[in-house]
Amino acid sequence: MPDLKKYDRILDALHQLLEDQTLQNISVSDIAKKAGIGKGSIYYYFPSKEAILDALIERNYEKPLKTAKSLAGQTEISPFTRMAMILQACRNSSDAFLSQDNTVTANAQESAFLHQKYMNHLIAELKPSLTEIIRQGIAAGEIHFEYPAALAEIVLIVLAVKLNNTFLSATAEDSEDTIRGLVALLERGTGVPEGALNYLTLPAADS
Amino acid sequence: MPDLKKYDRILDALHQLLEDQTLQNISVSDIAKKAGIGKGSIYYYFPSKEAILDALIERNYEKPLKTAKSLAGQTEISPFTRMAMILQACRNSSDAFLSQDNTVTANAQESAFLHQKYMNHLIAELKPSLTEIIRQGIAAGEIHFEYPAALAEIVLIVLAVKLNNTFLSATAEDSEDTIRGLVALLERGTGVPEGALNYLTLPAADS
DNA sequence: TACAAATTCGACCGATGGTCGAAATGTAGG
DNA sequence: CCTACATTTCGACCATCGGTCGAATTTGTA
Repeated sequence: MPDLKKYDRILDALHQLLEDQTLQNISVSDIAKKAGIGKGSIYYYFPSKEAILDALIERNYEKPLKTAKSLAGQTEISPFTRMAMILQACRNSSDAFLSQDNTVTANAQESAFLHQKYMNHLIAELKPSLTEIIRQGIAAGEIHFEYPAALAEIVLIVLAVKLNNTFLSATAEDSEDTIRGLVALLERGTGVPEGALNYLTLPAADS
Repeated sequence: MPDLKKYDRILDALHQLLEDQTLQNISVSDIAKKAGIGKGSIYYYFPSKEAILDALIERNYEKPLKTAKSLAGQTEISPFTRMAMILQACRNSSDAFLSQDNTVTANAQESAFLHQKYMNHLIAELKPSLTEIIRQGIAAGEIHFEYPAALAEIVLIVLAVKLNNTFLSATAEDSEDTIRGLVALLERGTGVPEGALNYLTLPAADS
């Protein structure tokens, strides 16, 4: 990794440190040391410590977000498949980013803040695409529901919250139960054929 | 207010300070000064600054939480009415606690953290009661759905997220649209008579 | 080579969360 | 009332942090 621009080295350093520490326990000097640069240089690229986190989040979402947006236009694929792809992308990226060990220590409290930002960004960016896809499903007569935007938001909110075990602490079974409930509610509430949303209940995805 | 125990004076001080400042901008010394005690004494009652916030949140939720829990046992009241009461209590208490001016300054970032904690606590504590109520509704044949716990959680998550304008930034109309969508989804997905959940769409409640 | 712009750096600053031990206060019993 | 002990109070103090700054170095360029 010799030629990476400093900017990205800083992001990498934070990402790495975040894997076993709370943001509050990571000092700017730590980041600088890990990135192999002076502390002052950090502030040449970022206005504040928080800005580094923001940039990291944005960088991590760049790819799934682009996928999602391009998906909205691919009308030849079935709406369900496209929804599945968006949600899996979201799930994968959040898994990769938030893979902290999270023993039941006190740090869970603070890392919640990180998750929250993550989630906020994700929902805001993904909602338009998902809404559009749902709208197309409605137009095609495959989904029966008159609030496409609301439906997109509900799905995203519940998924985003439940996909983070740190947001609400819950067992895996409990989380799955909620997702199953959401699927059942969706199927019955929107006239979608039973089983069409099953991909949501799958625990994980291959790459 | 001469006889308040120090513990509560500290909580009061933080609550007061929180009305026009970010948590990060409030120093422990500030809290001590506002409470009229020495800084060292703070750490006699609380192990850390964050612990003060936790205690404050818990104290603020004490009342609505008790209401909710006692409601679960009142089987003579209709499940819908009880659900309405729980959700209104939740809505009111969050309004009261989070009534910051929230000009679009940078503090929004940090106050999000507070909201998140609030929400986390609320959902975790309210879910059992709401689940029980829904379960009773199912037993009574008024609700048709086989995942009572999941349903409770979905409703609480969406409401908690959407009731905070700071969590996801959204216009009031947008929020209402989502709630309306949730209601429609609920009604269709659970066989509840149309209109039975209308109280959810009401913008505010009297006291 | 000369010179300016961009970049790097760590000493430095003010302020913070938290510690500590000495003082103050309470509370017994003799 | 005094002594002995535990509880409570306090602010000076400490380590550390996020962020600034200007001097030093590198890079671009003509």
